[in-house]
Amino acid sequence: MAKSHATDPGNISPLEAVEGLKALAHPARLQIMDWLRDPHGEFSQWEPIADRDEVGVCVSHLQAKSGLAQSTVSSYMATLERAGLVRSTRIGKWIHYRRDEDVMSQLAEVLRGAQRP
Amino acid sequence: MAKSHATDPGNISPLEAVEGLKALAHPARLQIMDWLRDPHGEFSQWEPIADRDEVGVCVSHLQAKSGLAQSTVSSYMATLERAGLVRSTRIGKWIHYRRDEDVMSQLAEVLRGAQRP
DNA sequence: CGATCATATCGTTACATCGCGATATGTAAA
DNA sequence: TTTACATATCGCGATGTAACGATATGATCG
Repeated sequence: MAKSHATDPGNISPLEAVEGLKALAHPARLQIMDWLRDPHGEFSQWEPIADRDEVGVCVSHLQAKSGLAQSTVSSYMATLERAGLVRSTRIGKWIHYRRDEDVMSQLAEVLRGAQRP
Repeated sequence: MAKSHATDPGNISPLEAVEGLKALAHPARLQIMDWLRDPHGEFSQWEPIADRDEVGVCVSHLQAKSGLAQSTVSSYMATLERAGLVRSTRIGKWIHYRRDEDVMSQLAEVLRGAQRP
């Protein structure tokens, strides 16, 4: 009787979990997700475009800190967003990405073991 | 960059975390890890070789339940073991695999965000 | 409008993973 | 020792991912 809507707040489906894990199973993407836990602290050397605790960090700054090509960073963030791990907000020309802590917690629960029977 | 003690008991290194996430980022392997959370309940239709709550489940039974080829299951379990997510015990001719709950918890913590300061 | 800047998408080559059958290894029974 | 069985490893073609430069899109500013 438990129908799973894509936006079900309580639980993530096994397939969604796999997509999330694939997105995280990469050194640079995992590191970016770690940086996004504390955007204010991690990106203090770059002038913020907007409140980072609210909207996250723009691609330019992620690129600067990571040293990767712009297209690479953009593609990584698209991967993370498709997996539902981050959300994006455009502010002027800059697109900012922030963690979706809710989804990350659900993923963590899947690993620890709290799936529906 | 991170100083990595391979045998650090408290925390998993970012690179080890990536290996664990890669191993889990696959539908069949994630499902197997889920089954291994409750081997007694999940494999009740097969006669246990040994106490499943202690040593886990043998490859034959994983193969039977998954429907995959023997070589495929063996390779999956090798992947999970290399990543440190399961431990193996040989009993007679049967090799049993069980979850390493400690490592799984550490992985979950990495996702939620509790890395060493 | 045209120029500029931030980001996304495309096209490419290199490399990794998938899943299997075939075969090797290793253990135990006969 | 021979046989049988459980598991591991090998080799393969198919598919997917990595990372980049080039280029397209889309917003802003003059």
